[in-house]
Amino acid sequence: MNPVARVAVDVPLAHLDRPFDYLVPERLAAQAVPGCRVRVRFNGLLVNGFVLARAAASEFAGGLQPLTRVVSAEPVLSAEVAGLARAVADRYAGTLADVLRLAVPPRRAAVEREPLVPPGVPPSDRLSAGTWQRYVGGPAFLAGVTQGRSVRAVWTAVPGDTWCVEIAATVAACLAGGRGALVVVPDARDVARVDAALGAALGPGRHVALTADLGPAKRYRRWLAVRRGVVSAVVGTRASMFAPVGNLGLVVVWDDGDDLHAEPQAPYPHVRDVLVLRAHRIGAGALVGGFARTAEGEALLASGWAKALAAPRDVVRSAAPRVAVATDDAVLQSDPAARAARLPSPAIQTARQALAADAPVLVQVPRRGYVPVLACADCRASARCVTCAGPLGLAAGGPDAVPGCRWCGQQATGWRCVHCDSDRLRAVVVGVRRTAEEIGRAFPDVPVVTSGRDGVLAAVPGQSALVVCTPGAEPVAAGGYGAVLLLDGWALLARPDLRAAEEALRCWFAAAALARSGTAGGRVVIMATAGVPAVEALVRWDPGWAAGRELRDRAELRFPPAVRMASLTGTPAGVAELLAGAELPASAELLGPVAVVTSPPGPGPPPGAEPVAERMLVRVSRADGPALAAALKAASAAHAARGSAFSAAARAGVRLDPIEVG
DNA sequence: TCAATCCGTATC
DNA sequence: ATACGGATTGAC
Repeated sequence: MNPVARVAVDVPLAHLDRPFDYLVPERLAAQAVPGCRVRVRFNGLLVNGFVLARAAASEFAGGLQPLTRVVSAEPVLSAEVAGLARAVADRYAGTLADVLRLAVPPRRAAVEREPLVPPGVPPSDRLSAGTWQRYVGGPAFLAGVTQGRSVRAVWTAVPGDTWCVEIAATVAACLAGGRGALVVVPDARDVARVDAALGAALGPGRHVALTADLGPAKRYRRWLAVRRGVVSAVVGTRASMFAPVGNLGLVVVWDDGDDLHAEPQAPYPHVRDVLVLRAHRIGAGALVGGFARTAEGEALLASGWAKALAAPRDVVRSAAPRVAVATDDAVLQSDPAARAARLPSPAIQTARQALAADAPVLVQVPRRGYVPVLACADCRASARCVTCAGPLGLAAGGPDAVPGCRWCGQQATGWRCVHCDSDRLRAVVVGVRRTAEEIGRAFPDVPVVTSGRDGVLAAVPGQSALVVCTPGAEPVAAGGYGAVLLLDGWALLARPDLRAAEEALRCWFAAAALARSGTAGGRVVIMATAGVPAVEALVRWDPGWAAGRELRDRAELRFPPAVRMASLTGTPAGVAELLAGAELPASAELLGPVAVVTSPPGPGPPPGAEPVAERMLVRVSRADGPALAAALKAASAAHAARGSAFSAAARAGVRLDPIEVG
């Protein structure tokens, strides 16, 4: 038996991010298997660790400490996940220990002791290409997955599509080929949907669903079932990107533009990037899907790594709803209902028609706080434009800007409240509740339901109703929505974020895809400026065109994914120290520093707000990405090694390809 | 002469 | 991080 155990110790220090060798005492020889959890003495302290490997001898010149304890002989860390975790740590300039904390859930001893549940019934294999037939190259992709080839695709789902069914069919194809599959979706509601589709496609007991809200025991039970090979298919939210599926043959990420796919814990890995890396490392198939297409997805196509999986234009056209843009609002004044609902009259008319046909209407409202509208400071009535009754807002430009109409653009100088004659304005946030009330008043006899942050609906019946919701919380409607109204589109587009247009379009496509086809009467009305590329892409239902544009724009601006970027955030001293210690690649370009606010946007800045932190951006060509990460990792290591020498005033953190920049 | 303290260094 | 050792400083 090999007497040496190579151990990854759980210490938070970048310069200790490497394996350490320990002697395996005779009594632990059988238990200290690769992948198991151990306790070891590390510089005198007891710390947790994982056995990465057993070896005949150590390279280490000094004497080895013995393993203190084998926590459990369960080999929780597979070789594949260990290798992936190392690669992810390297990619994000982070430590293996940080990634392992995300990848391996805390142990539940009682769960490990439970008897092994026998695997589910082997496939009855009702394999069919099903709706994949509609995609160019769809059946071929499916065949490739079954045959165990490393087929990779960026998939643009046909509007109205039950995407879960395609995902389930692909997973079934993978399992039929004798390999495992992993599906990662943004939220628990999507997990439930895919879970149901997998149940239908695979039969009982062949897959598990992993979500954060399961509770530790349940979660660990299912996770262990995956690790032990009891099941070979997993659907879950972002933490399951590291799920230890054995003989992995397929990874799937749905709606990769959703921010929920970005892990908020160090080293801040992104589901799409991790799954792409994972598939690449082991030659597994990969499917990156959504109704929209991200610039990152487009980059996977542009590099040739993945192939596009989309339906022919005529299929898309006949499946898509008819999209109209509501901007000009001359008609508004003549329509009291429109006025009451704060909606342009084309939107009201479209909703009326759908409701008259006993179809549900979806109303998408940007999240609370996204829409800076103004109200009377005294009586709180919302402030309206005197000519068109559109909502007044402040243009980006601070509180001193003159309020203007969001619809007709007219400046509201000398505004007075029509109710109480006050001349004082205040900013208010309009959320789903308030919007639902206002719209309800415009349609007195129609039931109104809401779906948002508190209380998300999964589905609504196919009857006349108004469904008001925030992006991402749209219920599916039986038979599809007769109309979808996309409110305040300008607000989504105007956000000072580089990804605003892509994100807005993603939200619109996701909602509009729930409408009936145009031939079946499905209509979409978006309140935004016609001719803006994102709006144009929705009208023409062309996600690929938008993504191509987006990627070209990013290339021009030199932003990810066209380049690789790192943000260094911390105290000015910390950032300077980190930069000074980093041997950056020649292509590196420095941007900044800029002051950053660390507190989240809330009810105003705290009294005496001080300049807390600053941020520098470093960008390099994509080819220099690994070198950039390595340089920053080395600098962090040196920084950490000095540690106490430099004061705590010199702190700084590194993030690669951060989601929010701009 | 001894001890309290401060750096600097190593962590299998 | 945290623990240890060797040098440094201060007080008896």
